[in-house]
Amino acid sequence: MQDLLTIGQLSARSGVATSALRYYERMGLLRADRTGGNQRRYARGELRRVAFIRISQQVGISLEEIREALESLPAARTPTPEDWTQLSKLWRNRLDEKITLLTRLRDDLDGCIGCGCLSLRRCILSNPGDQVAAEGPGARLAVPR
Amino acid sequence: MQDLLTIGQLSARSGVATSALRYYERMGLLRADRTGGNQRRYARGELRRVAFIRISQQVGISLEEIREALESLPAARTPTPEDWTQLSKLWRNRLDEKITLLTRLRDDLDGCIGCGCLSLRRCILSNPGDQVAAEGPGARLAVPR
DNA sequence: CCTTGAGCTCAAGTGGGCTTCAAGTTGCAG
DNA sequence: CTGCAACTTGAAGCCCACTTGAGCTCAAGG
Repeated sequence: MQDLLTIGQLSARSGVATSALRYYERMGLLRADRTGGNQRRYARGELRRVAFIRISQQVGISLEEIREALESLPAARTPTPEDWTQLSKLWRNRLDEKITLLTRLRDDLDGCIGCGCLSLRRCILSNPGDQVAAEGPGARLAVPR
Repeated sequence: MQDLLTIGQLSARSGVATSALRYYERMGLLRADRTGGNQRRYARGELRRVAFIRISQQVGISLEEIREALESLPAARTPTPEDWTQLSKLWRNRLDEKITLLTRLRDDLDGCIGCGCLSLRRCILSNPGDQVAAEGPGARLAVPR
């Protein structure tokens, strides 16, 4: 049982195309050792990184943001507990935000069955009050961006 | 209080650029009436659609998928309760999937503080058993795509 | 009436995230 | 030691989701 994977093996195990894996490496998300003949050899731990990357992507996080998060992870040397606390805190906030957004969207859709309209106003839209009265009455999007 | 919004007003309220709103219309995600002079006038309800679109996008759902979901919504006529049940069911599954993914990722990150490595294997990776033994031992990504 | 800002269309450009292609090299099985 | 699949790089191409620009029209105030 070798503990280094070829790019083909990593691809097979992760379900991610070799071209994408090379791309991730160029973008600084993945690391690989090289053989004498210049072929990539991945440590097993890289599989976890790939998992992290794909899952994060699936919930709408950009490669750049993922890269930033992964930057504070071990790259041969062991990270300090402080590094970890830092990363986890940061990432947790982003994830919590998304989870909240999704849960509200889902619950709102559920609450909408039978009402005949997409009643998102209750939780997704909010009228922050009189400071927007100049633009006239009505709800405004309470979603960033 | 007029009940039709110009594209500029819809943009201001939703935080979405007018160019994006026109794009959404071309893609079939949004509808607008026209004035005699060919300018767009949006019903207030379109704000809800925009909210739905942006939130869905933020959690990694493509415009095409969003369009499909919105297709079963009222476009002047009232949808049947069956339409709603259908849409909500479909969408709920997608959202549940994403929520589960996010929650596991978040909790796993939390569980990782102090251990010195990104221990995602416990929940994100799984070894589905012997049917993959031919490719050698080890975990495989249990994430679609 | 005239100006000015908001809106219109169509076409081209942009950036992210890859995939594909061409042309050459490596590494393992026989 | 040979043959062939798997690997290498670099450049170009592709799809999505917009944005930008040119050149025009519309609508409301002075």
